[in-house]
Amino acid sequence: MKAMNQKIDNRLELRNIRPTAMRQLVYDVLDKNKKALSLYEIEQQFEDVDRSTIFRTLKTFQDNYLIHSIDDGTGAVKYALCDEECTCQPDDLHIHFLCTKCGQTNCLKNMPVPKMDLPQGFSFESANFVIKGICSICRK
Amino acid sequence: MKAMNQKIDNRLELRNIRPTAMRQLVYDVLDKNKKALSLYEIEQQFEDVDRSTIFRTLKTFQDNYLIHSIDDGTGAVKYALCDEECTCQPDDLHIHFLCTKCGQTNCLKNMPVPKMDLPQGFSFESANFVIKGICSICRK
DNA sequence: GTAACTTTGCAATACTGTTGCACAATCTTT
DNA sequence: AAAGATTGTGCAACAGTATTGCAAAGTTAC
Ligand SMILES: [Mn+2]
Ligand SMILES: [Mn+2]
Ligand SMILES: [Zn+2]
Ligand SMILES: [Zn+2]
Repeated sequence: MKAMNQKIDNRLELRNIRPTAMRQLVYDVLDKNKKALSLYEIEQQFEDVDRSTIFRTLKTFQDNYLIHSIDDGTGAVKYALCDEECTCQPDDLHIHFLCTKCGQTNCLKNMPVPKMDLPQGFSFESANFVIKGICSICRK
Repeated sequence: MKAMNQKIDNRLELRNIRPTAMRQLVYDVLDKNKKALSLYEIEQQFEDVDRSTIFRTLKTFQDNYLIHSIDDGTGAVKYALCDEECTCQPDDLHIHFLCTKCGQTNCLKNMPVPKMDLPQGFSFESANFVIKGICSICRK
C-alpha cells in the first residue's frame, strides 16, 4: 500500500501536481481501470466524493499532461492516463476505439493518428480519431 | 424561387422525406451555408421556429441519409448535407476540420477516413476523424 | 502561530439534447 | 367532399453533462 502510494505520488509530482488524497484516489481509479472513464463513471467508484472536485482534479491532470480526454460521441467526455513521456503533442496522439455494444472506450496506443495532408492554407494543431465497432471482448 | 423549391423537393423526395415547409427551410439553410451547423446555429437563422421541430427535422434527415452529423468536440453536434450518392457507409466517411479560431467546422469531402488495421478481434462499424487547427480563411 | 495560498464541498447555473402531449396539417378512403 | 387515419409542429417540461461562485477546510511559507 505504501509502495503504491509512493508510486502515485511520484507520477503526480513529476507533473507538478501536489499529491492530495483526492488526486491519489482519482489517479488510482484511472490506473486500475484499463479504459477511458467519464466523469460520471469515476464518480461512481467513490462513496462520497463531490463531482466538482473530481471535475477540477481532472482539469488539473489534463492541464499538466497526466491524462488526455477523448470525445467518443457518447455525450460524455472520457479520460485516460497518458504515457510517462507524453506531452499531448501531435506525435503522442493515438486512435481510440468505442465499442458500440459494451460502450467501453479504449486507447489504441500503438495506433498513432495518421498524418494527413491538409488542403492549402490549413494548419494542423490536434486531432480526434475515434473508431466505432465491436471490441474483442464483446466479439467472442 | 420556384425552381429552387423544386430542386429541394427533389432532393427530399429522393430520400423519401415529405417536403414540408419546415424541411425545405432547414435544407435550404444547410445548403447555403457551406459548413456544418449545430442545432443552435440553425435555430438562429430563423425568426420563430421551435427547436424541437428543427431537432426532429434533423433526425429525419439523418435517418434518411440526407445529412450526416459531426461531433467536433465543441460540445454541440453539427450537421452537414450528404452528397447525392451518399449512404453514410464506411466508404462515404470523410475527415472534418474544426478551426480553433473561427470555430467553423468543414467537411473535407475529398479526404476519406483512412482504413486502419484494428487489433485482433475488433471490428469496424464507423469512425469520427476530426482535425483541429487554423482554417485557410483565418490563416490569411 | 499567523498570513497567504490551495483544495474541497455544496449549491446553483448553463448548455445541449430529448420527450410527452395536444393541436394542426396532410393524406387516404369512402 | 367528408370522415378517419397518419404525420408534422409547437409548447413546455425534463434529462444529462459540464461548469462556476463562494465559503470552509486544509496546507504551506514565513
Ligand atoms: Mn488514449
Ligand atoms: Mn462531412
Ligand atoms: Zn465491447
Ligand atoms: Zn477559421
